[in-house]
Amino acid sequence: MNNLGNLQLLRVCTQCVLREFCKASGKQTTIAHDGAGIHICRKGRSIYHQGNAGGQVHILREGWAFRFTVLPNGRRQILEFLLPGDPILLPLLLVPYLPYTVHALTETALCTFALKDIDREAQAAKAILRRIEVTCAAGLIRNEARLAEINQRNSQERTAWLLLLLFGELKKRGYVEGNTVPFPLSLAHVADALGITVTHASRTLGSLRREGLISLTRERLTVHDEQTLANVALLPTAPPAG
Amino acid sequence: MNNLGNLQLLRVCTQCVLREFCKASGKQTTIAHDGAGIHICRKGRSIYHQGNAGGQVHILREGWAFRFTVLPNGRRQILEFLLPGDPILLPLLLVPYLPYTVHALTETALCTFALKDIDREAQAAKAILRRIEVTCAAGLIRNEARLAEINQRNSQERTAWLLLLLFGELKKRGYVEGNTVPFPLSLAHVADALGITVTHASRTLGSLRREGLISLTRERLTVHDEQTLANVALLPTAPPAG
DNA sequence: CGCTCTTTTGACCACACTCAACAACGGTGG
DNA sequence: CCACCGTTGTTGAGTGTGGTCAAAAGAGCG
Repeated sequence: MNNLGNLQLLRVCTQCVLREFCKASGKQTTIAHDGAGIHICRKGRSIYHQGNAGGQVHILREGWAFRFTVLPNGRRQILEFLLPGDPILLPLLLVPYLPYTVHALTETALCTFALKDIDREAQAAKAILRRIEVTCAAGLIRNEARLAEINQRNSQERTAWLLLLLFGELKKRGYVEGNTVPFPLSLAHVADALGITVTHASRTLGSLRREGLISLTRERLTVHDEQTLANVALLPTAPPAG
Repeated sequence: MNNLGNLQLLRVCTQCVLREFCKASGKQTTIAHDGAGIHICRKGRSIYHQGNAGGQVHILREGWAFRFTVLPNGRRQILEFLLPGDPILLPLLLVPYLPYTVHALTETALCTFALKDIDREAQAAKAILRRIEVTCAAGLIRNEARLAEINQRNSQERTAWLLLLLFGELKKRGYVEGNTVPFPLSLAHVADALGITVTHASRTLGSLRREGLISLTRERLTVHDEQTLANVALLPTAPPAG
């Protein structure tokens, strides 16, 4: 599992959407959550199953997770990868069950909050609940835009786009060392997130490697040329002169 | 424009998420909204532009609209078609601006509500605001699932899927006569919603026609064999015996 | 009665899928 | 310590779905 420095842990907690409901919230300036509402979830285990009446929401503290649906034709569509600091199942505060399943991609640490606790305390803290709903809506809107973008790109563009997306998110969260970030995804994860086959994902990544844009070894992604990769991904970063 | 019977108009209004904020809400049992907050929007006109700080939300009363983004490569991705009764821009109650544009697809009638009116009155009606937020979240979650499904289907499956989706929604809303519903989409709309080209959309629809599953003339869609069409669309309706 | 926009159809091509074999890696047990 | 096995990743050959380009017919409109 990835080991966070104290600094990152602290930042995750002080910026957490659910911070007011944290059992250790009195000690927010120190990292004092140990044991209080924290659960460890092993790699590959299910955090939530599609359609269940879930009783709790989480904040992903350490490790990676992802949410996905399985379509009638048996193919898995990964909707989103979840990184440290991300809320998990937040929409359960608004609707009774969700149409996707969440799995741990690596071993994860989860800060867990019972829905009923939040509901009870939220009576006295409408403003906080509102802020949580805003976060929830913003996340859904953002992700809708992401899924839409995939549809209009070929596999090379999709792959570059995914790598840059994750690279950027990890950078924001302080996980970048040089140009390298942790990268626990298998080819199957990449393929199912992009809607291509494992075989083709391998080819596409191979091509990006051969062009010198990235290095991708087990567990580690290095982006050598972020600008060119952004061009390949058809991202509007630094608009190319027409 | 499509002409609703009194019954449908009434139903739309009594079930409206924003009904309490309607200026004519005192007369809810009759259709008495004429002029009060209702705007007509001509075919092709913009209802909201991506990124703007919109000051109002709407309920689509009559006609069709759609929301979309234009990607850096110039292609348009239609995110959702909006039918009579659908809220438009509801997430503006939670976030300041949205990453998509909304256009009228036919001439439309919109019930328009100023955000500031809702904000003011909502102070005294938290429960109502909550209900609206729930509707908003449910819509986003549903649409995320829809977009994800598209990714994993071929063009034939996608097309059948879109036709059935719209057919079902229109049926729910009482627009079906026999097996026929109004259908104002051009090939370009279908193509941009499904992420295929206009040329190929034409071929795919032609193939569905030739197989006798649908008739599609300008403005009118008839579904002759809903069950077979559902099979083509890979929908889990009436699970085929293994 | 032209003009434009939409739809259809054809020919050609390439991107991505299928099927298959094989290499690399890690874990397990003899 | 090595042989064995399952998982994951890589590569190749052949195929087909869907894109591109182009032309022409049809529909709407001034």
